[in-house]
Amino acid sequence: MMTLDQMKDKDIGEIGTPERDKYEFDLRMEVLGNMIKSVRKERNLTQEQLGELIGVQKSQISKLERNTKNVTIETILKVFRALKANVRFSVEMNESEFKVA
Amino acid sequence: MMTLDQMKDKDIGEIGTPERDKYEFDLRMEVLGNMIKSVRKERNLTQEQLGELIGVQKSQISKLERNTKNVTIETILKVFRALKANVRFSVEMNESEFKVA
DNA sequence: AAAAAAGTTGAATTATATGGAAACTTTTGA
DNA sequence: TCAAAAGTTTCCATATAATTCAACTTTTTT
Repeated sequence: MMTLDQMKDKDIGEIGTPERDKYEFDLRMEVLGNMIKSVRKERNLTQEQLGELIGVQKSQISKLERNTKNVTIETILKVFRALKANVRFSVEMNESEFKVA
Repeated sequence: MMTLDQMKDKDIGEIGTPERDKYEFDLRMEVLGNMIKSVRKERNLTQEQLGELIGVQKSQISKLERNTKNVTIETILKVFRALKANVRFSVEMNESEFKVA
């Protein structure tokens, strides 16, 4: 028997290695992209309409959703604000947890 | 009597205006910067030491903490990973809440 | 099955985040 | 009070995120 974590360690690389870090990062970015898409759909907007709200072309929205790239906080907040959704992020170290708005 | 929100609307600008948006953004970035600083101190590290962990100069850490700039997700994750802290962000729209890892 | 709408992709451009080096300022502690 | 350590700032280079435009593909509608 093998746990999922063990499989990831073996197949992708141990935590801390560049390969594994990239994997974890890409994963989160992918989730983030999907998130934009989900909320947009929830709001019944096309990429073009969302683009208009923010002031960018539909192609830009497409790229954010399919996240070909790393993204800045500003962009994330801009998009979700247009979608009337709240982004909250928090940092937790062991016991304590610091909330960031 | 005036609520804090009313004061902000009046003094900084209504929500949605560029001025107010900038204010709200700067605020969150400031909190984020303070967050880095807090966790770093918690770990008893100097900016230089944290820099070494990541592979950047202390000046770079200073910039992140004082948030002279917008930041990419990657940078944020990189820093907090070095600090062995977990960043979690989630998106909430009205009722439902979507978790991003 | 065509036409229209929605979404994707690639190439190119612009804006800006990342980063280093060095000088400078502030804090710490001997 | 002075020296060392820590933190900040400025100037600069480089990398890359943000963005557009136009052509293309996929999905939806009629």
